[in-house]
Amino acid sequence: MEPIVTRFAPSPTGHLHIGGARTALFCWLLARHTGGSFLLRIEDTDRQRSTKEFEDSILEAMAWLGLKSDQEPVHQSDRVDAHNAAIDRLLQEGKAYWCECTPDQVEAMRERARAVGAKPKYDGTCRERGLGPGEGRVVRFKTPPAGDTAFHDMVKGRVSWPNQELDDMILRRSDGSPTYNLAVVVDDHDMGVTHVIRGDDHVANTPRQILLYQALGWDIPKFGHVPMILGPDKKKLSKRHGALAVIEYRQMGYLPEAMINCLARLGWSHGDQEIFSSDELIEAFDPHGFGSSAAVFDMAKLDWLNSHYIKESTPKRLAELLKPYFQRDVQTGVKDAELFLGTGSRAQLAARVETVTLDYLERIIPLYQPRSKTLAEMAEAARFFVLGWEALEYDPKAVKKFLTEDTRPRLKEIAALLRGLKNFDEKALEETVKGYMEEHELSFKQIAQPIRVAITGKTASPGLFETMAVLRKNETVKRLLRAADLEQA
RNA sequence: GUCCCCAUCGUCUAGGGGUCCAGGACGCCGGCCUCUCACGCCGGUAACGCCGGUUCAAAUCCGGCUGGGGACGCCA
Repeated sequence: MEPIVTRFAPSPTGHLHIGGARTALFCWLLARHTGGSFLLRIEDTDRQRSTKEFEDSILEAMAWLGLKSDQEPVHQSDRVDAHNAAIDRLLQEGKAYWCECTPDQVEAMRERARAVGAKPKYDGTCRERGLGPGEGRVVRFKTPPAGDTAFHDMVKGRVSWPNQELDDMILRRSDGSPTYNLAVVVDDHDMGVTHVIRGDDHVANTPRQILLYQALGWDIPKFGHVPMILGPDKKKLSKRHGALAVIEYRQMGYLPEAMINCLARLGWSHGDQEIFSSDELIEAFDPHGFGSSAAVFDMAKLDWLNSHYIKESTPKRLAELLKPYFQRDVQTGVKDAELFLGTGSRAQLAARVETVTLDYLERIIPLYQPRSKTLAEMAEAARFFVLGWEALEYDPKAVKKFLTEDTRPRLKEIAALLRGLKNFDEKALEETVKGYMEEHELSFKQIAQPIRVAITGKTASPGLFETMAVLRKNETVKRLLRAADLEQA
């Protein structure tokens, strides 16, 4: 069997969104699974709306997801000569014709058809007139007037279309440029594409393209139309549904492997398996796993997958990915910044994060791997590790509740004890604090929260001793002492 | 309006005539663990859109209905 060739063909008129990313993933997986190749074609023939920025953005998003194409991307705009050659041949063979109807006239035809409850389409006025080239004329395809065009779809099974529904589509515009359906067929043929996987919104184009393949005498590729991805309201996913561009998910702190895993399970399944590594996907990927109904994109599931992969990842990698979030945090600001009692400020965080080493971040991360859904969330929760003791922010409610007249003196005593420790590790810390409790007949619960508020400024944090160990002795003691002297608001 | 496609828990889905009073996962609820928050573990909640057929037997096959989506460009 010939090797499979798939292709992803985005138009650079916007960022790569969820639906496009999933299509690309499926194409890539089919190629990888079968040992074939995965190609990329930039459909930039709409010069009004296509931009280099969007093209770069799409490429960047695909690189982030690890969907590399096996050859340099093809630009459709570079291929007009090939498109024109095909149109000319169709013209010569009498399979296409010149038409001088104006857009207004065609619109009137459509209106007339609509009025009698028929499909709005071009009525074939110029079809048999034998017109030649001329100013303002377009080239149209002679669609067979009767019969059906059917094909076997990899996800839908048999799909059949009445030719009557298809009007004589324009192949060449009046400005001489080739149109989409023609260009796609010529490009896919020339690129040797054997399997076309694309969104459901392209099904209606398929019979037209098949007719073109037949007219040109070319082999017809296999088609697979994957169902649309819907928003929570079950409507086509759109800007209204929040962040859609794949690169935005990266900014929000999602890991590419989580995104890939999530995308793969939208419209495709493999028994009961939910977690797939890239290699597992390649291994298991089989078009038989395609589902046929539209799917709603569920952020909650992405969160779950992401927290899973955060747990699986290494602190070293996470440290590098995390650092920018502190800096971004600095730029966008934290919503409650003013509510904190401390003198901590964005500027101070900015200054601190520059001095923080990757090594320090690497020690913080294990404490947050079990408790973070995204990197952004992780950075937010770990703020207090980065801010120095003198800039630490305190939650006023926590201070009021736990740093009381009773507890503050104890923090001082504990600070003194900890200062004497020579091994500032979890075990020693626990022994010391527990020893203090026994001596003063206190329960751990009575003293844990005051300590926590003192060293983190908050009521929720990772374990006390692991937190102190990461903070190290000097920083821990300073925080304890500062909290002990805090003025009540 | 015309044509095409789709229809199992709130969501993603398994299921391709009997093994399904429908399984898994996310979410949600409850419990356990526990220094807080999480993690983890245990348990629970919840679905075959409707109506007809075919069959000894239907979530699974057929038809209709309803509902949803998509396409009807000199955009891609």
